[in-house]
Amino acid sequence: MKFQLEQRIPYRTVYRLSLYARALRRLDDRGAQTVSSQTLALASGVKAEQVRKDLTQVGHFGRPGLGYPVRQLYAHLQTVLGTTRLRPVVLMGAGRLGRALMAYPGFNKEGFELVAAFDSDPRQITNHPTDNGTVPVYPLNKLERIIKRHNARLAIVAVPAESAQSVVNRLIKAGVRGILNFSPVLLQVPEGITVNNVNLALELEQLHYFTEDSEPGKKAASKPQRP
Amino acid sequence: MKFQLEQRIPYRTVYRLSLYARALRRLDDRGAQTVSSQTLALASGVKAEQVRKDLTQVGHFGRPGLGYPVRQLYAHLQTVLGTTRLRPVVLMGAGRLGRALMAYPGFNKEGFELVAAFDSDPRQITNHPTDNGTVPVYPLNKLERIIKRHNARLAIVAVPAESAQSVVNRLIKAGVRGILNFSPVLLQVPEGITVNNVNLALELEQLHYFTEDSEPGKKAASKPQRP
DNA sequence: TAATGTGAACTTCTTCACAGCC
DNA sequence: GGCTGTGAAGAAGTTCACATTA
Repeated sequence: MKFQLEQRIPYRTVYRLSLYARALRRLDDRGAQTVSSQTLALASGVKAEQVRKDLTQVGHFGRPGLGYPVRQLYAHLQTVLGTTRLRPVVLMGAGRLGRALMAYPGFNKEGFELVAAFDSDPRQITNHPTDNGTVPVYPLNKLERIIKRHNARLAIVAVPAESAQSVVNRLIKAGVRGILNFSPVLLQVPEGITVNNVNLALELEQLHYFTEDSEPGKKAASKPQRP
Repeated sequence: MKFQLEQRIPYRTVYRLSLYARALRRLDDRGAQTVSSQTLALASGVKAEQVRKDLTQVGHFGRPGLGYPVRQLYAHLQTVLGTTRLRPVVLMGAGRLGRALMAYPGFNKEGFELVAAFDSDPRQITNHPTDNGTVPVYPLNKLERIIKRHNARLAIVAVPAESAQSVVNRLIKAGVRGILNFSPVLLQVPEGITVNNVNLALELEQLHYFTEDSEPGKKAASKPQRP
């Protein structure tokens, strides 16, 4: 028998596991008992072999000839991904992007809760009602206290480029370990802090390149990076 | 002498070239004449070797002992990336996310112009003033006409999950080739159409996984996917 | 001396192909 | 027959190390 207890899961696999979890939830809603790697692959935009490889990383749930047990696998993925309870997130910046993010229903659906937003502009300091309750907006001086109170480890940074680095420094001091960054700047962070950048302009630029059809055969579209 | 005319540039290299272009623009603003791969690497969050490898993909501009000519390289990257003129983009969905995107100054700065937005809800049909002018919002039935008028090849999809696929079908019929998709659904598109997905909840989920510090040594943070 | 360009080594990720189980 | 798990092969991407040139 082979143990692969607590193996570190590869970076891109984690992302795909979330995709599978989403698909499994839909399947469970529809009452499916089992699912094949083939079906899961189709629903997630990857190959069946990839699904099987990924799923063996988290345990051996599949049964040849049958497939994977939908509910059981879903529950297990939730454990692995740490999605079992609501995870608190703070939002930096309550400008237009920030407010759009507060209204985004996807966070709650995937198990995240925007517990607080912060803005340096006093005009933005008001509670902000959303579909899922209300996100209170605070002035920056409350930052440390509230991060501690909620024990938030994740933050979304949606502030102007100029203030991004200083905001991030404060977040890290206050205990934040992961940052989803929308500012078009390269953040300097110490070892052990994870940053995911979302740069919309660069996404478009890349799209544009692979979309140009000037010279035939020159730039065939590649696979999208994130399925 | 070695020609590598019109070689297809790898997927992730394109993304980094945009990063370099951004850094070069700043350097040029500050009056720098030349720049080393080392400096460019530091400004972009990658290794110097990577910068050199990437830059040889687009031509041999570097001079040993000196570095790369800032302005010339910038101009060349613009040509390669097709950033020389303003590229029209249409936006599907004028809800909260859509409106936040209209207000995002980064698009214009990187050479994109949101020429029109569309929404099925009549209440959203009004012109939308932004920092860079006004984005007109139209009802869906104007879609084809306006895409043709502007010859738009790129679209941003910020509509609810239910309508995403049908909107995309229409876009493709109207001539759109590249789609930046914010809806949490797997879009089915024919060969030759490029889709980049931005799924904020999955980004957070991945962050969360690599941020958890329960079992020591278990999940060391990997490098961020997109520098 | 400073810095590029690049083959080779290495790592990471994906696909193939098939043995084995239901 | 249908489907999983996996070793091996392959592809893509990154880093090393050094010859070479300004």
